[in-house]
Amino acid sequence: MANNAVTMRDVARLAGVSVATVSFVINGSKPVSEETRQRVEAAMAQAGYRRNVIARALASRRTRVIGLLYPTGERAVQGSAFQFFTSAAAQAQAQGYTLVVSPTVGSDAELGELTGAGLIEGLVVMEVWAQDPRVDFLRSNGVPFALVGRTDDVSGLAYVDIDFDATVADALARLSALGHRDVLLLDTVTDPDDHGGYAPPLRVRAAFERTGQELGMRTAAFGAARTADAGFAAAGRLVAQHGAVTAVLVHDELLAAGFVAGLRALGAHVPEDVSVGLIDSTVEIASMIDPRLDVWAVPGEELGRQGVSALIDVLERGSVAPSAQNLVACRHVAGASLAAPRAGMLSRPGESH
Amino acid sequence: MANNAVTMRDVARLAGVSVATVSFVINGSKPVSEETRQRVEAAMAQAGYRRNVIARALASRRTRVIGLLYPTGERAVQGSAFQFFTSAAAQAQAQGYTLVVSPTVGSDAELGELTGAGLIEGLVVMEVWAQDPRVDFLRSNGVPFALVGRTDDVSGLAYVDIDFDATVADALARLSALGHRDVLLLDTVTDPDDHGGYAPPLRVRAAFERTGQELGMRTAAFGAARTADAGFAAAGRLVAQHGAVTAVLVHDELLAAGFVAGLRALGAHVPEDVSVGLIDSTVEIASMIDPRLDVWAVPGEELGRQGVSALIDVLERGSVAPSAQNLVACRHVAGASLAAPRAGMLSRPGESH
DNA sequence: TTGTAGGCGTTATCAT
DNA sequence: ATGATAACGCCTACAA
Repeated sequence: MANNAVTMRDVARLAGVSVATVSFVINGSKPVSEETRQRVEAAMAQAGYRRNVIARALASRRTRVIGLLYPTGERAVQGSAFQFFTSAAAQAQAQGYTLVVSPTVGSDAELGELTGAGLIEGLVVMEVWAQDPRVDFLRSNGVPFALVGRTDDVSGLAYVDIDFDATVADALARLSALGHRDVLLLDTVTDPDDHGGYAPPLRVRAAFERTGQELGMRTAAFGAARTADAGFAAAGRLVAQHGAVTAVLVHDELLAAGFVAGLRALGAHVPEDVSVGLIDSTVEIASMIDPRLDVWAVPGEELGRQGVSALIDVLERGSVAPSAQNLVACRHVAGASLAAPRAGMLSRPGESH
Repeated sequence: MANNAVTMRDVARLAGVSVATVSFVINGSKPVSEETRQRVEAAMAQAGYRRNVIARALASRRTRVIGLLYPTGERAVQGSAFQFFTSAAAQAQAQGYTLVVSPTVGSDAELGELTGAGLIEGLVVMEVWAQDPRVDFLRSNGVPFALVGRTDDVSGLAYVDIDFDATVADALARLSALGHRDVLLLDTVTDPDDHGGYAPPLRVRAAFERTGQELGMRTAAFGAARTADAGFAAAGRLVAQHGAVTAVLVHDELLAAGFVAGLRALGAHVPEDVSVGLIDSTVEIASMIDPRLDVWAVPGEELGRQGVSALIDVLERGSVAPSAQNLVACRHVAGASLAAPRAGMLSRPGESH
């Protein structure tokens, strides 16, 4: 099976037909009489024929290969990356495509290299920035693509993204229902005015502030580095500067872990003294934190699947379908980190318990 | 740049030479006079020529595409998966190859499908079992491959794997140096007699027992499900059944997180009452646990890089190089979870502190 | 050193 | 309904 290539010619000869006919039955591209079809299929089976995708690609000018473009090192833990890759590859396979992965910094030169080689028909782009140069490049070079995530200007683009608005709204609604009025967002936004950066933190923060207001909550947000240590330190700042806060939403797994540890070190209990929720992560990660955090889990499989199929839509219809813009909310998975507030406990950490 | 294919013919015409000459300068396959080379290169640059990898593959019978084969859902968190994929893809790219990913259950039919299509020249196989049917299939079908991990019988195989012996030896040596004599391994081995299963837990356990003996330690091991809850429960069992144990090595991140939480719930402190080490995981994951665990970190990048280059070696030399069998030890990264033992504390959890 | 020409295995057009 | 037969874009003996 390594290099003993059985070709269409062999099959044709064996079935006593022409290669064209064999091609017709394989692709269903032309009607073939039932009888010859059977002969051809028998011959294929007998000879162990496998169609050569390279030759097919060359002749048909369709490689049926798509690329998954992701920048390296954007996120630290990436608990959902594995399932994302898996579902994307599986979806591609299910639709007759092959998925190649390319980690890249995304320079124009690199992208040109990748798309110019003729292997890849289109790209699924991950880790999208609010203003993303890769999108500009692909667009102006006529390379088909779909985003997992989205830029600020999404007109005419195919994408799937997390529905941050719905996710944050659900989180805040739950907190509100529990009686929380003072909530804080701990995220990784370093410069709130950099509107061109990595989009998710920006969208979450915006949604947090807007929805918080709508629900009549007092909101505050602060950004920190994406490390457990920073989360630990944030707990101290919380107690010092936001003593009235009774619930905290964290938009990063390392921050969340460190934050909970920091609270513990301060003698504050979760969820009795402070409720803590983890946004945009995974159930497994949430289960690693003590107490197990309530989490709004990334719909990783869904994103992978939909990103790929959106791209294939573009490829096969030649244009972006109106339905090619989808948002999927994170799904809440209960943990043990949310409870009704006991106002003021934080300001007297020594006395609680 | 999308479909305006500039071909070698165009370049040849522009440079006033034949297509063969153009091919020669591109591939260096034949000597070309300095002068014509310059003309050709100028023409290529001017025309914006990019060689078509599909046509090249068809004509040369070398696609320069390799596959990364991994079964779905084997491991829960896979903190190292991302960097692994990244380094594998980067290495492939650096050597002029493209990496396609295929999640698969690994049935013979699926593998035949994958390797028979003519796209993929060889495979890097991950998540290898001690006795792995995929290896048998690939071997008997003459498909070039390299393992990340290894089977029991590795004769004639190209592989990179974690050096579990060295890793465990280092861990136990450190514990021994701290004064620990009673150590326990908490892992995911469910059936110690199933020697054909997922290899790493089996190898670690074997190394643990052997090296422990050599160091004159009393060792015990028990397996649990790969969840934080199981880890939590394990802490209870530890106290009940292994009161003399002063140090625990955990070979799973979820188990480790739950285990530490379980200890805390029992009033046992890490590392004062019990030292805890995490084997075969990542620094980021270790940093999520409170206290931050000492970890023996998977050399994920190294494995990805070496796995790919081992495969490419096989592809380009036509045989497995003698140097194609490599073991890489996990590297210890200090945390705050290892200390000298205070024997017996565990048996009086209520009294400690 | 350079050119000619026959594939590589399919697809797809144009006849029949 | 089937069959010849050019492409597809590049590689590579074989010639010159």
